[in-house]
Amino acid sequence: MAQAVRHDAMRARNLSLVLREVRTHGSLTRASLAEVTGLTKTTVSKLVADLLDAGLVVETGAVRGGERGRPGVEVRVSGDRVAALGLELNVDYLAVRVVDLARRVRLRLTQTVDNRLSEPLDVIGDLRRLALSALAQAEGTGLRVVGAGLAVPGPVDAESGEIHNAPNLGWRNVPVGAALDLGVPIRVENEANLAALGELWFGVGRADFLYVSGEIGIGAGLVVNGALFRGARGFAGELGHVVVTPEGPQCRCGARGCLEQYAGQDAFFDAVGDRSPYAPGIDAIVARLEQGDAATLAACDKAGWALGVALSSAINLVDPHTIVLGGIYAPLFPWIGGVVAETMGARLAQLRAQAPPVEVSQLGSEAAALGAAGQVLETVVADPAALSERLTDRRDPAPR
Amino acid sequence: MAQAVRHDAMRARNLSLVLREVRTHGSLTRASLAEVTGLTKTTVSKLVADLLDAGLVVETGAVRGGERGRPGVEVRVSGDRVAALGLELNVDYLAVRVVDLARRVRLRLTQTVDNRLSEPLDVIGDLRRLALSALAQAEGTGLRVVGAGLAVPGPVDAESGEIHNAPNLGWRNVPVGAALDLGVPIRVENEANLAALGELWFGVGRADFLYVSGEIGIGAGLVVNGALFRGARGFAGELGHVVVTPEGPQCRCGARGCLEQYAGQDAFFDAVGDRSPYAPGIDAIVARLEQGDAATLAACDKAGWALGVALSSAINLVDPHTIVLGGIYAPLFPWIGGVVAETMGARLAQLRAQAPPVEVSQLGSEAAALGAAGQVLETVVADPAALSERLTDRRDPAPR
DNA sequence: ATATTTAGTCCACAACGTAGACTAATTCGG
DNA sequence: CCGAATTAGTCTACGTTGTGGACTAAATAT
Repeated sequence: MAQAVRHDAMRARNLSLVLREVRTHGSLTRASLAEVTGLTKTTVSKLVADLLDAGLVVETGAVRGGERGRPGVEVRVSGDRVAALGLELNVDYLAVRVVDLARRVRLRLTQTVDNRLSEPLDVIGDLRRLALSALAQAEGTGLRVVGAGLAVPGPVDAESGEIHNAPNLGWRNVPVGAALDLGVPIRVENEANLAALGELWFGVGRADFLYVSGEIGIGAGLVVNGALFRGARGFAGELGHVVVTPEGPQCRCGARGCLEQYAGQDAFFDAVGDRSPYAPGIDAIVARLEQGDAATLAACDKAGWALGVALSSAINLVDPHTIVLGGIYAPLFPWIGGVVAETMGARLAQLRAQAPPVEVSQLGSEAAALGAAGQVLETVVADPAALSERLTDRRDPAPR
Repeated sequence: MAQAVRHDAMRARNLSLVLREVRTHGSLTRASLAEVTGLTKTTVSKLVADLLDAGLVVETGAVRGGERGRPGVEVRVSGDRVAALGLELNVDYLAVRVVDLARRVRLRLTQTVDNRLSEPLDVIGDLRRLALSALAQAEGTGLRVVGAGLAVPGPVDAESGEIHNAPNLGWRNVPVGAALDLGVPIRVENEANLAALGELWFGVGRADFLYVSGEIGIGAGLVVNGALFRGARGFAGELGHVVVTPEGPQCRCGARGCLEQYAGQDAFFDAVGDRSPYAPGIDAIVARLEQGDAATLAACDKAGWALGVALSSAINLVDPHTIVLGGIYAPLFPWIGGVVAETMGARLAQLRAQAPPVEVSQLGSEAAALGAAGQVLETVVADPAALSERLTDRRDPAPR
């Protein structure tokens, strides 16, 4: 709902605007900030002073060289004060990342473990240990971790931080957010959504794309104009259950002929006659593809065709600018990308000038954890004033 | 792109906030406005004074009765000063509506005509005559028409107001917006999108729903949190080309087995053996259904099943709260709504608590024209200050 | 060395919302 | 029927924030 704008809200917005422009341009002088924001030099100077106080930006010694006139002092986002924790709890691994406000990854902890074999609370305990260790290390280097994001493989109630139903883990109604209890605010979100945001902020993503996360389930994260599209109940992006053939094979969701039955990890591994679907599995598959194994190539064709069909529906409905393939589709991309693009092209080329390009994710399994951390950093950029208060409360009271 | 907030922007936003609250509550006193907006009584009084000056709200004599204390003077949105023009150019009719800021329809002009038989410029000329006549009548009653919206059956380039490709009219690259030349700003938009907005503002629509427009083509308009979802290029909502059966009948879009081949108006009329697809056609179909004609009932089942399949994909992808069926599906609803809901239920019930409810549009063929007018009124509510300037600066046709 | 140019700061000021005193108009209670 | 209580709305002094232009600072061009 729209909110009244008072002086403090005006200031908060302009502060956010300045910080955002600094980030998108890498570094900027106050004078050029005044130009790009439309604010006056005076105002920009005051805002930058506040951001410097809060430690969110720093002056680089560097100046703009070569031209006439007094050189400007550039400021850039500081990576030494504020950071966020990105967590991922997935079927076969746990991942923790610490990312600073300048979007540099400061710490990586990953643990490979089959979480389907353990009780939810034990898995959460493992993740908690990893996260607390990362927190301690980060704060040891002077970083203030302002929040955490957690990616889980399944739909999430964003308000309560509760996992509704994660079929691949076999979890139902697990309050992960509360159980983690890290001492910092935590936001829980679907893995595909966060991987999409990871791709947006740390990978190839432009402002508009559909990220496809091929895991045991197939999820999609839609980014529109730089923001995640969640749908009315937060369940958008269930690409795995888009119809490929309405009377096709039975899916565990109760329907028939869903994409997951053609291009999901299990279906794919079944098709190539391999029943070890985890990390070693995908490498073996790639090896076979590199050797030109006919059955495996055929499985790729089939999965790629189905993915192309489902994506055609998705493109007709939500019109993404680009398709980014992640998860297992990233290593398989050389063998699957072509079929996907061809299938889409055949179905879409006439109605649109051209089908959206199909690209491959650069981040691998790190995408979701990075997106989770990035989402927290985004809240800082969106309202630096809120953080500044928190910072000043903790430390010496800065002049207001 | 985020914009800097100056004093004038702050004021503009608060003005908009007050006007919006007045509209959503019907009528409000200054004191209750202060409560709901969070602004002080002083500020609200000043803002309301400006809105009264601009003629956007009026004081009702009515007061809040019964309770103790001085009674408050209620204000409500004024329908006597500002209005908008809603236009629709469709395959078999032209429609013009004048709607005032209080969302009352002040004038309806409709002309039934097969526009596929005429040159684009002639059709536009017809619409222009209707529109100018409506403009004159509206201004004769003291209304100031601040803009027009135009609904067309096909994807539109929103910037230029150009129809890209309207296959059902046989039009390509027609600059309708410019050609209409009404002397007021005009916004051109896809018919399904505007019908969705019409349903949102004038019909049954809640804040989140997917509107299905069954015409010769099948379009969809997705409303999320009260706003239209357009996709990256503005082509979202092409429900008619969502896959039902990947190797099904050839579609004119170049693909196979699109929804349009099963549930589009032409396909449907073919299935019942009727080749007169226009207004008389649908009434005849309904008559047959009322008589229990088996072939027609079977055609409804088939179309409803296909629609349910395609909507299942749509729901998995975009997670709308509700489905609203419009266009020809509205009169057919008693015979088609059940099949659609059952098909969806069978495919979705397990993954979600329940499939979205399926409702029927109340507006009939008026939806798009009303949405077009409503969209213009929305810009007034979003920035009353801009209009106020225009009103005072009489002579300047200020853009934006 | 001096003129020119650009960066950044300073200061008086304007725009807007706030706080709370004040006035206005009603109901309640005796 | 009249005064107390209560609520609506206005008025005035004030605080916060951005503005505009003068001013100072630091570089390059001639």
